[in-house]
Amino acid sequence: MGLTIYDIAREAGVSIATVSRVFNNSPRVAPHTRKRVLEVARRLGYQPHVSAQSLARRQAQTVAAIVPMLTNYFFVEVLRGLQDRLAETNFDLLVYAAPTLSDVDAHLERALQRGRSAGVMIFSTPMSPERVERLQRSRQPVVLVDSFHPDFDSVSIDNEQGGYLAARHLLEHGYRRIGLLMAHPDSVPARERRHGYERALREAGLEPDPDLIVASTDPHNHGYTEEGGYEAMKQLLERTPRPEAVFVVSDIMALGALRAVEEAGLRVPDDLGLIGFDDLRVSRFLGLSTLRQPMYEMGKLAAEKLLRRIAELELPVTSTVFAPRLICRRTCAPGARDGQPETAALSQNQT
Amino acid sequence: MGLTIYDIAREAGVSIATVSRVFNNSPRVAPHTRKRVLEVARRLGYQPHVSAQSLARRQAQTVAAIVPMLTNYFFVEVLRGLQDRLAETNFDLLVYAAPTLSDVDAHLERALQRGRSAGVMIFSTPMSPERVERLQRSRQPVVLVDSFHPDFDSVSIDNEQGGYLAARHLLEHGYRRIGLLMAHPDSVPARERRHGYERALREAGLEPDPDLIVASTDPHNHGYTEEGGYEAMKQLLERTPRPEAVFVVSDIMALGALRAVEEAGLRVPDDLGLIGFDDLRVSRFLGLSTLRQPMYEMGKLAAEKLLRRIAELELPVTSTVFAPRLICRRTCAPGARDGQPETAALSQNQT
DNA sequence: AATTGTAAGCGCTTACAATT
DNA sequence: AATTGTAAGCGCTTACAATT
Repeated sequence: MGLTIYDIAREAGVSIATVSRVFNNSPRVAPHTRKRVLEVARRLGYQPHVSAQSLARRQAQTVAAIVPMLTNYFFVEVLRGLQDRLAETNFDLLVYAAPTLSDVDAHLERALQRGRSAGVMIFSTPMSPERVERLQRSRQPVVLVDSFHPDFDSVSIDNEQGGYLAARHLLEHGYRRIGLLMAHPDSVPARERRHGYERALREAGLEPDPDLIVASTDPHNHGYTEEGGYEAMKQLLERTPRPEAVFVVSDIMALGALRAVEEAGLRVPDDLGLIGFDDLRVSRFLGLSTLRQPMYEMGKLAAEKLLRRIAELELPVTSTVFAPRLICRRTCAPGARDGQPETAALSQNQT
Repeated sequence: MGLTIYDIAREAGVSIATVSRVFNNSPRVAPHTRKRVLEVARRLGYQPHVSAQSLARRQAQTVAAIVPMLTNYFFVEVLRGLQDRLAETNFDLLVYAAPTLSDVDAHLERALQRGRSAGVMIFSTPMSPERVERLQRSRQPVVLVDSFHPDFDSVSIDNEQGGYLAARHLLEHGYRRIGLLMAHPDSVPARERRHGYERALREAGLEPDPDLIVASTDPHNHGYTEEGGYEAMKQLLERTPRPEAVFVVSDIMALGALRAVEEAGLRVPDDLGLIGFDDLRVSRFLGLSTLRQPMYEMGKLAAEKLLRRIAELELPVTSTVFAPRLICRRTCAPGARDGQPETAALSQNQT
């Protein structure tokens, strides 16, 4: 209760400046003084008051993460990465979990309030000119994750390359007529993935067929939903001739797509090859081939970059691009099985 | 930069006390004064400084949530509930995401530091005497979620009743020889669920058979893992005669259990009925029958209770128990199918 | 040179006094 | 009575001065 630096100073027979120096690991304290102060502090159970420190240091002892909860798995993995890096510091983590992208701005306003945090990390959020302006006006350290803008540090994934790897993987398995399930056409990552897909097809001498590209029309989460994938796949399966394989731009959509395939009485991968993007936890369980984003590492690096910029605001801007990794399971190898035990799932006998 | 209450006061021709009153919605300000101050503040882009407010008000403008990330889904749902309630207040959320239960104490120390937060919520953490003592010494508002102690407000789920409902559901489908897959025997929720299971059996005139109860031996997460469920189910399937149905105390374990059933060449629910506990997102997809915890509501109520106690520390302690809800899918109705479209999954033809 | 102390300042809130 | 202002205080950090 209310134990302050004055109580410790009095009890230890020193000034409050000395107590402060001890707790800030200043070298300008004699060893025996330091020892005495720490002893008294421990005996009385003293802890520095964080709000007072924040005010006096002109720096909050927190950093903020604004994370749209677009997919649970992404969210949790990223958080793990952040947490692990921050645990090594004195910064604690303010989390602004935005249910959808349109909630981001309200949370941003709070996160940017003066004295709230020493810096902010913004995840998977398109950088509109208004947001950029707001961030710059705040004069705060900012790191973007899963998005890009030349004026801010960023950590992202090579979506174009991911789309390329996905399509090429299907091509290598002998599929030729390869469809694409898009999220909302405005989604920047989805568009980049599409470009990679098109590049791979052209490289293989195939012209992308607009008839085999269907976008999710679910208004939620930019179309990244199970329902969106389900509806889009139903449409795609009506094309004649049917596609032999499909690249779905996100695993959550692929779950819905799988259901549509089931209902059409088709078997994966024998009748239709499939590959997703994200590597959700459930993807492993279902044996869904996909491209994994190193989410944990992205979170960790985001924290690292932010800490660096907090320490030194005038650092040059850097952007880091991670390569997605192909995870080959059994939804894209007709007649084959990769044999990984984690790919087993509940047997079904529906048609 | 560094616009303070003094700048606004000067510009508006009032004292800093008046500016402060305006921003604190004090009724003791004349309407025209309020208007002028707000105008000036908006024009200059003034925001109150949160750290300074925290110090002067003797109350941090944050609340802390200590959440072991035992299962992603639980974690994310709870967070949604917290966030939704807190968005209506001026408190922001500090998240301490503990990868395992043993990380909780380190995070607790930080969350309880003076001036850090106005109160803490602790999730799914057994209340050892040491933790209780530490919390009481902090003199901070505390709410427990998914655990219980008579000295603190709490929000939890009726695990005994859940276990009872699970077993009774299996009994009603005609299963008699019903096994139980336990987590680590020390896990309080798992023990309560077991008691419910035993009560249901006895009520049906059956004596629980210790031979049909197998615990997960995975040292991680108190046994609540896919691997733990897999190993335990393998053992259980070796019993003769084999159980006709199994209640698994958590869905994450049920995933592993399903794999073991698959590998044994058995079909669910025809050869073996199964019911879990939690209702993870993947459970819906796999058609796993289970008991759902109202996680979102628990998060929301936890925030509510904490806010109330922050406002009034000497309130009487309350504990709220939520009833789990039976979610009947297709893993426990032999020969039957519940026909919900969301139960579809990837077809498999392994044995 | 090494160590310690004094005092101002961080940006608010609010009790109390003063004014209308 | 309604409105406003003065000044102390929240608990630290740190420049600068003082001491050994």
